[in-house]
Amino acid sequence: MTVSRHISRLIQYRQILTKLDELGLNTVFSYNIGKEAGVTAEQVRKDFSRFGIRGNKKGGYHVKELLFTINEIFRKDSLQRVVLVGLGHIGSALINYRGFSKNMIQIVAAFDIDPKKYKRKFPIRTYSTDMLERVVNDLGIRIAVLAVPERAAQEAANQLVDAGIGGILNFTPAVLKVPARVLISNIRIGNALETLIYEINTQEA
Amino acid sequence: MTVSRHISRLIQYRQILTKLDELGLNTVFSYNIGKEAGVTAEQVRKDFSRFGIRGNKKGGYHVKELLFTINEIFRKDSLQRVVLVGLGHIGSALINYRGFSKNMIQIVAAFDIDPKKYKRKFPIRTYSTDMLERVVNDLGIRIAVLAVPERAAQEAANQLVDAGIGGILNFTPAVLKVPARVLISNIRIGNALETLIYEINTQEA
DNA sequence: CATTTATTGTTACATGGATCACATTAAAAA
DNA sequence: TTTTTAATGTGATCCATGTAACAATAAATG
Repeated sequence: MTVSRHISRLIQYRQILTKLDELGLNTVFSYNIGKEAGVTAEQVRKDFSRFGIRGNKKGGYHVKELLFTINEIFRKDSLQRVVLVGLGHIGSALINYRGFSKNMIQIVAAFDIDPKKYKRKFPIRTYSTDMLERVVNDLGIRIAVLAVPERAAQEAANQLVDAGIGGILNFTPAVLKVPARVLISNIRIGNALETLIYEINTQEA
Repeated sequence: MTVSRHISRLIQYRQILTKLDELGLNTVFSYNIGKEAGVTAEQVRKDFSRFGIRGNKKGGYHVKELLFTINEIFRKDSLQRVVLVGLGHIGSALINYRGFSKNMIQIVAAFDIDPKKYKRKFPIRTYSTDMLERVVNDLGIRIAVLAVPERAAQEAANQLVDAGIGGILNFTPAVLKVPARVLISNIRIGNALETLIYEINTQEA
């Protein structure tokens, strides 16, 4: 279940290309993109090559063409709808996260077990977690963002699995046990900060 | 600047061991830890081996001893103090993030350029970003969490670098340009979700 | 038109991390 | 005491990813 780095980079290239396009650039070289993305030019070309993207000898790549192709790879035509489970601090913050809406990703419903939370005013529909399976099914949602307290994580994941979810973006420190068909992507904030602290301390020691 | 996976795993093992300790377990086998962490038993043993941690043939590892050793590796005696830059949705959420306090990490000051934000009531001291260099220096802080809007990210990073910071946990999509001595750890929420969506879509296609 | 140049595209190579296989050994059993 | 067993510890192997080298070639230059 190892995460494919080149996909993540391609998404980053798209983001960079969008900016270049807005700036009015017509063409771009692999080393321009590499510089922006913090990778080598060879890496950029190799990533493109893997997806059959071809440039022009001596002329680089057409920004608009490139964007079009990458967007096709990611099917950027259609809005991707996701649900959010957990309306604590992180969950509430994610509702307003710009990075989602900018990329055709929309949180269409959110859930919490606590009425005080899901009855608060939010810009999207919120429900009791009891409704999870029902709503996810009705809306045909395939992706969930999980931001509940650690102790509630596995139970919530189970409910999502039962509702037929395809993947979970997991903000909890829990290691979720799910069937192999369900993909998990972990964002371990605490772990990332601790790793960073360790590396700084040992580098300076 | 590649992130060391084994450090991140060791931190996870510590978290697991803490729980086992609280449950009153005295000894544990590599495959118990592996199961909890979602890795193989061999991986666990190799990670331990790399740090000189030895177990007992047929008896596994002593939980308390193991915890003590790992905590020593991470110098868990001392509180790690960090600053936060950016009091938007994500930043405000991080102030209350349990995963930090549980692990002896404390956000001791936060900054925002907008008076409406840094004058709001928070459980920690908040300042105008103008004060960043001054406060970071006075408090001797080595680590920053960056959660400003993307367009403000590089400028904030520059200020942190000037203030002598050692590492930045970057929640923005920006690719920060910093001197080699400064470590960056990126948490790309949007990218992670898009990668996940792509993988789900192609898996099902 | 011939030559040079700048850039792409790809093959070959290196590196690191994970998996596998198994030697080692302490405890348990006989 | 000897044998068996259940675990650790690690050398060998595999695999993925990144780096480097370079061949191909279109454009620019003379």
